[in-house]
Amino acid sequence: MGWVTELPEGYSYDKSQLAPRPVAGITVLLQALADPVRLSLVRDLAESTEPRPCGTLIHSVTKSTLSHHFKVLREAGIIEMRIEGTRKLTSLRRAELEAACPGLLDSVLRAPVAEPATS
Amino acid sequence: MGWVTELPEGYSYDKSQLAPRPVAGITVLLQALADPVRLSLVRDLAESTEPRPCGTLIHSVTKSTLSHHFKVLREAGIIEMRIEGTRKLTSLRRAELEAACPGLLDSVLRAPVAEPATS
DNA sequence: GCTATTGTTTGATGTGGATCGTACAACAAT
DNA sequence: ATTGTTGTACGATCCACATCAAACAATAGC
Repeated sequence: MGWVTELPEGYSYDKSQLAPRPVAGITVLLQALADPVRLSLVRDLAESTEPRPCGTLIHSVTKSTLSHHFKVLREAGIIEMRIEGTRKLTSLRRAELEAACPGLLDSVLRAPVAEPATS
Repeated sequence: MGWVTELPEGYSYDKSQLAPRPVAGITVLLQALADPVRLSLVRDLAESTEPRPCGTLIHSVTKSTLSHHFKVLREAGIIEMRIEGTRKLTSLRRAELEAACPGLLDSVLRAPVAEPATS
């Protein structure tokens, strides 16, 4: 085979990550959105109607960190992913979010990006 | 005097805490609301039209912890306090919040309280 | 087969924050 | 003044999490 036969004892992909989770409760939702990197990801996803591969979304953090943030957003039910070849296309779950917490995503997206000077 | 004359070298109240801060940026706002204790405080404040003294709001944490949470909410511009005798009356800054981030508070308050089963 | 690409997992590290106990501040009332 | 009440500041502890590097997974293409 092309890849390692001997697994390092408990190392494997979590295949259940592709099944979209139900949208989490309000606390988990807010926690997921309260990180600047994740909020930036959500903003970028909201701007384009088509799903986008993970790598095209941000460049300020390592890809492993990025993967971590995607996992948090997935488990909160905010995004979902679809495999396409070696890529995974990410998209916002706008309808489900709106059903679970009406107005939240819109108000967050409408808010100005930069902090209004902490002076 | 009734209290200690010798201050422990750099111990004093932060009197600027009473001047209401401008409402913070979206990230700070979300971080402030993303804690279950603080969210509970905000919900309680939203239910009563009159400002309420701190001690009447929650009993699941120590008063020092409670004071910490109030500080976070104050610095985010979410609440303001007014002295009344030995008490401090706390109130939500609904109008300022609505101006800074329209719809956010409403959507958060409308969301169901309990998490929908993390099964 | 090999190599490249894309994302995930693990482990390690550092930092922020939630919590508490204790001491203090500020005021009220006796 | 002393005592009681209400909230704040400080110090310590503990835990969650954001970050990274390195190894791996899974597919595509040569």
